[in-house]
Amino acid sequence: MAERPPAPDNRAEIIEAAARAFMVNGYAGSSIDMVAEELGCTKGRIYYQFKGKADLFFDVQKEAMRMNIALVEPIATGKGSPRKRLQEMTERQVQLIMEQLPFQRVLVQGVEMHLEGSTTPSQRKVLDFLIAQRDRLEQLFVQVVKEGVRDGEFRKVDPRIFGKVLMGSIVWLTMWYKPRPDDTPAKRRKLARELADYMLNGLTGKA
Amino acid sequence: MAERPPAPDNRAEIIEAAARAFMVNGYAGSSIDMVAEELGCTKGRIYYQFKGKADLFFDVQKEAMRMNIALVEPIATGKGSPRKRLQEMTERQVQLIMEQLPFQRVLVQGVEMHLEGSTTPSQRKVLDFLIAQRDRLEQLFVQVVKEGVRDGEFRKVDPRIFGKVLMGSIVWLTMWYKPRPDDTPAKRRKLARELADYMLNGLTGKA
DNA sequence: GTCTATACTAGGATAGAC
DNA sequence: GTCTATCCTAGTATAGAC
Repeated sequence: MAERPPAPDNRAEIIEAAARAFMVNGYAGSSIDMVAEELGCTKGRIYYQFKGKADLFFDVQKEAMRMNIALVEPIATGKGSPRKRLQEMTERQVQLIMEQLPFQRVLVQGVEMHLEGSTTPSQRKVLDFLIAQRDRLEQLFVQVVKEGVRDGEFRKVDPRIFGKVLMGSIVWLTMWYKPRPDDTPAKRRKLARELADYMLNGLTGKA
Repeated sequence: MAERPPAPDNRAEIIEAAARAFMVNGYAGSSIDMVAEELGCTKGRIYYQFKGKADLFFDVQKEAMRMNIALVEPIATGKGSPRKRLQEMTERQVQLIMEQLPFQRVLVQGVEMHLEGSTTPSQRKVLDFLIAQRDRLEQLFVQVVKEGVRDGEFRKVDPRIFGKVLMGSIVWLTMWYKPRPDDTPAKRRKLARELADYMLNGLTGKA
């Protein structure tokens, strides 16, 4: 008894399909029908679980953001020199993007999406939440940069501005990284290390 | 005689309005009516000059890309050490983005837009052209990095990968830079210098 | 050339069957 | 809970007046 399949996370399955669909065609370019097809069902199922397309889109972003913060925050507030921590945060974030491309790509779409006009008050709340989380994630990086500058481990940069430069390099990865068939975890790890090095040390610094 | 107002560049005016509209609402989120309203006319005028929305979108991108290459190419292929040239290219490109935000923002939208499916053969040609130009611009940066590494002026980075990191920082500027009322050319120049410094020298290098 | 109709369609959303 | 059938709006595009 009580054999109910462990709550197959019906919603989660839909969210994943949506992430894939939005990644390929963008928000406006994807129809609910496309998401349904990606899933092998009809929109009835989706509309039973979600109020509409925007809600689905937001849920993809919320999940992506949850992953990011869960990954980065412990490192940012953990032990080690600012330099060590920042390196680790960047490297892991980069790796996560490679591993969860659909979610991460949709998250970026959300940044430049302008749903402000066409949102209900309740959606507006979710949007505000996402913006706050976005800022929070960025601040985790900025904070560690600030510490490193204070300790003299980094040169005197403006942490807020440097944070923008760093986020840009990271986010842009979602646009150019294409998973390869011969793409092993080890290769990804190596690339992540290289990227983090370039992002933090530029052309003239030392790894 | 021959007082015909100097070809008021009817199309150019429309393209500028379209750039502003697309910047605010994105491609799919903007209607031709919105562009017309931005211009203070009706869509009749737009459809007389352009075949449709996609063509308009492409023309905004073509113009943006033209500006970029016209700015960066002479510096890339000009005189000076790789380091000096790369600094100059980056700084000027960043400044251009601040000065031409609508065009530059739309250009980025185009990168992640997936119009492949819904394009006529003739539009497909334009899209291919844009992709080629995008690659060409990036290669201008990559080439100079390569020279600098070869000359030992830079440390041994993979120029192709470093190019991605650099482009990301530059492109991301379109997402966070907000022109201020008290924004003078001098202030923009200063910010551009700072950004270029961070992008090329990171946290541990030397300006 | 630009405007004012209007045709046409894609796609978001809902109702009701199962 | 998922499917099928349908409604309905938004927005592209065109035709014809001016």
